[in-house]
Amino acid sequence: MTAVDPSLLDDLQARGLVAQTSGGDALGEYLAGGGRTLYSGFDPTADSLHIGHLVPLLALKRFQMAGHKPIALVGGATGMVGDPSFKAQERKLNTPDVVAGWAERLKGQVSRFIDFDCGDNSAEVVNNLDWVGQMSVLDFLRDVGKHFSVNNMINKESVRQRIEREGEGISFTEFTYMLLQSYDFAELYNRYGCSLQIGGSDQWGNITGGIDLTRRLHSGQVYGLTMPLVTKADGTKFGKTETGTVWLDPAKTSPYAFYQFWLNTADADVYKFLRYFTFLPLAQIATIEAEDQARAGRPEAQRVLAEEMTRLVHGEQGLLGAQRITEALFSGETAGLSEADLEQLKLDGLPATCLERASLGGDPLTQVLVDAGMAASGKQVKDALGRSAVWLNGVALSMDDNMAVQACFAPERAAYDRFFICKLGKKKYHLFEVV
RNA sequence: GCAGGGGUUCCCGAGUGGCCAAAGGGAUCAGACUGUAAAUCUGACGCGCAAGCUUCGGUGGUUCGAAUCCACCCCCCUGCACCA
Repeated sequence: MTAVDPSLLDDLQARGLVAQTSGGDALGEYLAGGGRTLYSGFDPTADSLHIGHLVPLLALKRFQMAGHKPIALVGGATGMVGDPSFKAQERKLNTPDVVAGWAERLKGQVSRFIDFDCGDNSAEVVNNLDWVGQMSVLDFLRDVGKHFSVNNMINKESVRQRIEREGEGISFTEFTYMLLQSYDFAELYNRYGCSLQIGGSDQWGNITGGIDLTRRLHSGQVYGLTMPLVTKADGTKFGKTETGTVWLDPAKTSPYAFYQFWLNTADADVYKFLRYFTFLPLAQIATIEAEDQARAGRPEAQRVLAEEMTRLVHGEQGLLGAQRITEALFSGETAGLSEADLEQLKLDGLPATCLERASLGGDPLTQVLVDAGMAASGKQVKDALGRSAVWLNGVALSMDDNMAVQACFAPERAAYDRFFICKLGKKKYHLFEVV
């Protein structure tokens, strides 16, 4: 039996990772008393997890490192219904095969973060479709539904805005979501002796539902713990960039983009994020913060955060690649890159586009850059051109160059006859290869 | 089904016959400043290099001219009724 770390809850608390717990002090004692089994759910609402999922996912890992057994639940069933918690609008349903495909993807992703071979507290991955899938409506209504009071459900903060808000409503389907998730908890208690559910604070209502249901169905005492939703000091939504969501899948968000995302964390958030997302000891984070404050100029914290997170999600190779690109682009020494370096940039995830020399000139530069994904519209490129914010291999372009694509990409301007590093604004880089 | 209230450009939200590609705010993009920050200031922000083109739930009308008026339809919300 693995010894448990009794200070786990204190550490989570000190990191600011505890929003709510059930049962007051009882949870701390319960966790310190031995290896427990806990779970967190991940619904397949997309083909990849994103960084918002990292908090509960890494929490599973924290519990495992402290000697507890984590279960990652993939919501093949709940994903079919849609969680209404704090959502402003009814969500559109995805087809069963799509959800099933996504569930498989999530299974693979989730599995990389927890250890499946470490003895008693090895992790498990389960899919709630396994027990909800073949359940009959009548069984569900009689065995599960009977234990829920609609009066209570209506009063849940998580669905209140949907019920009260003018212009929106909530379908019975989504309203029932809580019952499904509650049943998951009861079922995992039954199957695995799972006695703790963790999740984001938006899950509190669903978790307490599960606690109640487990007691009613199995007379079991189980616990809940929620973690705060990640917020940013400036009030904007965490986890979004101009290109959209920051995914964990390297095919959707390259390790380079991922690294850059963390590197761009605001000062006001960075120490909090270090506590939330990394496994660095709190004392070390405090030291970093103190040193940053003592020194004028740029803090170190963002770099540490970006390194830790990229290594955690994309591994050492992913991190090295991201750093190679960053170093090359932001040192301003792109001219000194070797041909192999340029090839490597492409492999490391720098956005790249291949152009055919023969077909150059048909489109204005604005269109070429939009097609490459560097800007949302030609207007933006035009604006940038007018402000000398577009650079091609170190040469600033202007509106005059817009119709002269051939000349811009002339062979004599290319690196190694084919490469062009294009920079739009201060941070957006794109590699063009002309053949 | 009936009554009432709604559906405007990414979001919120003005606009009720021409001056409307459509106020204002937010978000976003770019520039200056900087630390690949923050704050601030500036510009852009339906699409198009441009000429120009396409929008205000849908369709069809009235009109020289419609986001704005009329008809029908679709969707949402609130209440009532129906059903039980």
